[in-house]
Amino acid sequence: MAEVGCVPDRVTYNILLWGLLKNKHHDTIKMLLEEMDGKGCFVERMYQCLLALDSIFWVDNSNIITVKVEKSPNLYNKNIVDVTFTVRFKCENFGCEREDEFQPHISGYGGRDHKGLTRFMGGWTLLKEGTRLGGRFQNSPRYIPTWNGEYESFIKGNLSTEIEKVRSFTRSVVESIFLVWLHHSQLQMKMKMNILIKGTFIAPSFKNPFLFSAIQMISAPHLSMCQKITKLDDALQLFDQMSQRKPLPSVVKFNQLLQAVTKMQHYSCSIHLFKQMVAIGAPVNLYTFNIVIKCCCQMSCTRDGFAVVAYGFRRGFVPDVYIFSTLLNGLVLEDRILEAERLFKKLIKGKLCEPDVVMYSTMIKGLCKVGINDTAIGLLRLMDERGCKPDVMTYSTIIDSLCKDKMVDDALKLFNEMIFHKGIVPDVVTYSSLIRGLCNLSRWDDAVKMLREMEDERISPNVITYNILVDAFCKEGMVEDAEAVLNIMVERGKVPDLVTYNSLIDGFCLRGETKKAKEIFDLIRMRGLVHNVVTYNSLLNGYCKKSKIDEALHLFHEITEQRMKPDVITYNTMLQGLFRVGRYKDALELFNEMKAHIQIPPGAFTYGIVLEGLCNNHQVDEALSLFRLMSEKKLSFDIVMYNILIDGASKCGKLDIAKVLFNDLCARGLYPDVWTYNAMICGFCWEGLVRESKELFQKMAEVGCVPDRVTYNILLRGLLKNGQHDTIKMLLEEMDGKGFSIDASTCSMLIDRISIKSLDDSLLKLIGKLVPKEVKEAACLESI
DNA sequence: GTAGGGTTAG
Repeated sequence: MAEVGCVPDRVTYNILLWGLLKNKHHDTIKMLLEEMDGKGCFVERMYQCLLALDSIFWVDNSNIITVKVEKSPNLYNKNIVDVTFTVRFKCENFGCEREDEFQPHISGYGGRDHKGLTRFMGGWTLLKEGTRLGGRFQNSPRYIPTWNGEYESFIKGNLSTEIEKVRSFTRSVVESIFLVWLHHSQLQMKMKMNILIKGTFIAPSFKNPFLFSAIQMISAPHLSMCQKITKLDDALQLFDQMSQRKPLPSVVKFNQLLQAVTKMQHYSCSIHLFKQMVAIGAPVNLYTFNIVIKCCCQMSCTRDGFAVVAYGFRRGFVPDVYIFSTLLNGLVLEDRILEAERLFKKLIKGKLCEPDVVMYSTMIKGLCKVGINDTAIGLLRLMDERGCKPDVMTYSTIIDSLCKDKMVDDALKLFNEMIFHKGIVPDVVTYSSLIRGLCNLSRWDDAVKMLREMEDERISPNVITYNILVDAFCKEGMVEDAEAVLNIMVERGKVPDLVTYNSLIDGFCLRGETKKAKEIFDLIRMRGLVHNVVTYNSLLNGYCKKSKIDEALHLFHEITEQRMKPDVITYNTMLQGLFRVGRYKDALELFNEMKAHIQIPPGAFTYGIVLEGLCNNHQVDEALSLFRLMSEKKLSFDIVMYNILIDGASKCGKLDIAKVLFNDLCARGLYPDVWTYNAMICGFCWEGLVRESKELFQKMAEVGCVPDRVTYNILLRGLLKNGQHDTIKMLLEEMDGKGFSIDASTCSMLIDRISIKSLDDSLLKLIGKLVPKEVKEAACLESI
């Protein structure tokens, strides 16, 4: 064929492969596969299956055999049914293995037809008692063989004969699946079925090394792009191979590769590959440009995205609605909503593209992001009027935003409108957002109702839904309930991820149970997951809050040992921890280290921590000099920074400093808030200057700064401390009128004064009204 | 055959 100039193609190779497989010409197959590899020919899926099948016979007794028949991506395509089978055997540590390790499990999933109805659902579950057949495959030509009755001898028998049994059993199971598949593909002509058998064979003493490498080859990316590229290295290797091929592969192949890299979030790598493509003259199209523009946007470089558009334009690629949506999304990601709006309007006015549901949804997301839900809803109405039907994503975006703004009832209204007026079916994301919204408002019953409704609608919660529930429980300190959710999710086949465990760590830390939190921390590693900075920060926070500074420092060093970078939150947490235990010098040292290591200089929040830490450690002068340094550096600071200093100064008995700072506010264009007044009043009381504190209390009301619960408590304690009892009754009555409660220390001071008769016991009734239940319990004051 | 939008943690 080749000699006469007729070049063999993919089909030729596959036919030949089939023949060689059938006749077990294994050595020739290897050569053929290599040749196919060189020419970029794909091994057809069916032959991949056969190769996998064949290799089953070569598995050693000490191996794990996994035959996974996976769901192919067109599960919801018309008239196509994909089947998933899983066969897993563990033959490791033969003889001492538990019986359930030998339980094969085979299951099947069906697809849906064009009406969205399930056409086929069925499968087998091989249980240890025997075989159960289900679904429509009951009339299959051959039953799956059963383990039934053989189990005892299996364990007790001679090792080599038992291995043979495992082998023949495995073989017959896989053969059966195969026959069923063939049978059905012949019987139901209209219903196509795809079956993919993936083999993972870990074989230290593989009896047929050739087939092992053959299997590796068929799962290599360059031979089967249909299989997912999961590693960046594979993608890069594939790119090299592709770019050396003559002629160069099609633009589709390059786009698929570029998209795979992008999906792995290696955005800069994708951009680099695109540049390479341009350099070697590889084919590109609008799809390519869109992928690259998306990468720019995801890296918060939408500017570059626009530049790529301009470059494409020069090469004759006119941007379409996809490109514009990507750019719009980029602006939204960078919080440049005004510019996004401008672009959006310009596109419509200039008729540069007809906005579709994605573009409208993207703009809606932007509006939601800046909290203008009303405008977002307005746009939702507008798109509908203009004949562009919103979909579940459009509605979910707004529903989620309303939930985040605690407007869950409005969200529910929109939710009902979506279902009953628009006939749009909510999905797992819609439900997850609503459940989160309800949980955040502690509307547990409604959240449970929503979860039930979701299950009634046969929408199964995903990992994110479960994580929302886990997190909600943890935030309430109800870690046991969170763990119960975790167990349910595992039972339902969902694998808990890092987010799940991080929430649990937070939950335990909130309750001060750092030991338990550490157990979860270690569990993460045992589950094969890798800690991230969030994990470390959560546990660090727990240690710091409990003043376990040595553990915290140890963990802090571990971050860099694990080749991770502590972030702003890590440093903030550590600083608070060090200040808390009085190690302010170490804290300042760490603060300097932070400035050297963090890319973005520390912001107001960090400075606030340092200032407060110094004040709490009676280092007011140090705090003040840092404060001056801050103003020299033109760091913008607000009233919060002043509040920290005024409070710190007055508590350290440096009222004059506090006064100077307080009087300085006006010149800085800042207005004192409740916190400022509270700090000053506290300072005056501390120094016994009751008249001044009363005056300030009057003044704040005059300037429109409403005294809060804290103000009243501070003033009350100040008056009690200084033996001024005349206005106490009045203040208590005012508090009662405003619905403010008194805190534990104020309460005990009041009771104390009553018991020594310096206060009238007629006040007891009023006090009883003002004491919250927890304080009563804590102070053993149930009697009042 | 290949491209764009919505849900979770410190």
